Amino acid sequence: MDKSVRETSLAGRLKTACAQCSLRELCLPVGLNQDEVARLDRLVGARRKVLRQQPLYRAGDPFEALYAIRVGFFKTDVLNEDGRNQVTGFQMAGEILGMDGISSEMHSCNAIALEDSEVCVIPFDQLESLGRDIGALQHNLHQVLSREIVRDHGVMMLLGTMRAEERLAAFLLNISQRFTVRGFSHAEFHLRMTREEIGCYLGLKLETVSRAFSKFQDEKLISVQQRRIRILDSAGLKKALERRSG
Amino acid sequence: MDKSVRETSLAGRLKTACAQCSLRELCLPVGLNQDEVARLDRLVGARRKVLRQQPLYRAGDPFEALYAIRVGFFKTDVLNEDGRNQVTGFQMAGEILGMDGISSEMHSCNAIALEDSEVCVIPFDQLESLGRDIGALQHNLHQVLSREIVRDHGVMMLLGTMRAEERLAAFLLNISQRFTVRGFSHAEFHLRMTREEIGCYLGLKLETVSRAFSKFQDEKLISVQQRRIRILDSAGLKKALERRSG
DNA sequence: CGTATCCTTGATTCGCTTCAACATTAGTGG
DNA sequence: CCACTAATGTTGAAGCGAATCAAGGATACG
Repeated sequence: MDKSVRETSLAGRLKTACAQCSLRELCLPVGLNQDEVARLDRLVGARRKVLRQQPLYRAGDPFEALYAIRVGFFKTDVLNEDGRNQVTGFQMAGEILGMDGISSEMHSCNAIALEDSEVCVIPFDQLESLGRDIGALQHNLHQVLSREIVRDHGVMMLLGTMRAEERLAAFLLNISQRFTVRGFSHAEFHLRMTREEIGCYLGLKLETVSRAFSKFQDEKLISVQQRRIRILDSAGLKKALERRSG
Repeated sequence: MDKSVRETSLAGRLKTACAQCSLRELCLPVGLNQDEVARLDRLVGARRKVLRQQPLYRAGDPFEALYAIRVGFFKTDVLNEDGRNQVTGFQMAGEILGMDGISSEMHSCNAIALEDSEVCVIPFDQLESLGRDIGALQHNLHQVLSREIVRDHGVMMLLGTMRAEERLAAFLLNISQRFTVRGFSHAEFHLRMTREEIGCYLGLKLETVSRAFSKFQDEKLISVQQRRIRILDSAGLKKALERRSG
């Protein structure tokens, strides 16, 4: 009992407890009461720092935990036998990494930090165990997993049906929207990834991505200075998303 | 107590109980003991028949249950505002449908039967509840959700990096493999979907799909008679999957 | 037997990739 | 601090693969 008190105060000292975390409402604790958050907190044993360009985990690593991003920016990608590479997503603070590993006890993709980052390590067997006690936590986990499935469907739509410029517009609006939710400017941000990584996500070559950026700039939809992006005409970008031909 | 006996015998009469189901090992009951399977069985209230071309659910429908396919064949697709359509998957017996609905209490895609089908209806709140009692069931659910995420990554790889013929080869090998697991011939099967639906899944136009079929037939990799497919050279098909250029 | 749906094949067009050259920025060591 | 180098980004020209447009053939169904 006083062990729990000690741990809570330790967490408080590090300012890393879920209860104090600004990302609480985006993350697993959403909707839990104070006591439940405290129990989740005790479970989140360690925070882990991951330096830029370093992997949080790699395909083939044994699956042990989910990771909640506290600060930073990641990409996930899959590599197949013949060297093909596909970026499956870019993840920012408050989002959960590692769900690919649950099905086979082994990670099937790589998670690479695109800037110096920090994650909360959530041992999965303990999370399942606590989920059996706390229905709301269990349901949150299910929602996080399902949300990822729905997001993936959106990426399939993008890759399967959209033109290059439509893909980039969708990408920019998505990034912008997610920054907004996190309290950052929706109009100005800097991309953490290279043109090649964007292309690899959007199913395009880096030259095509670069051309699309230039086109949008010519059309005064955005201004681009390397990775510094300013959205000048968000309605125009949304229009660029719409299918041109009938 | 005798209520459970009565229900078990009822289930036995209908030959639809999980315990008797040939798909047990592919489905949610995998790894559960007899008693646990019986409890899951009691939860699976109704079986539901879905006629060819009819929806099991539609985007926007309230989410209430997951569905385990007993017999039949489905496609799932998403439709966006400007009329674009993307088939996100084809599902066969033993696979689970409906996971897209968990995140928002509402389905985000359509599930359409491609032949007369039957599903087990698994009310989701009850499944969560039983999962809190039966750790193995809870874990199975998590694995099913994660497997879907990993599958989606494979589709992204396909859509993002592969050429038309590579996509079709991957598709055929995937279908073949899943039929094999279910005890059907890996070499001969008939497709339940049109060329257009295949194209819509693979991010190609139906003419391109048709041409790729013809090409494979010319190369003696497969024989095609409408939807009747015979794989003549599975190793050759796997080769067609490999990137041609360096 | 007639009609609608689905499929195949050919010719042409278009969008993205490929190849290439160069510009810019970031990082490193003298 | 600057020179040097590697990494990243931009832009142009040519080539190629899939889409589009079009016509005809096969199959299923009432």
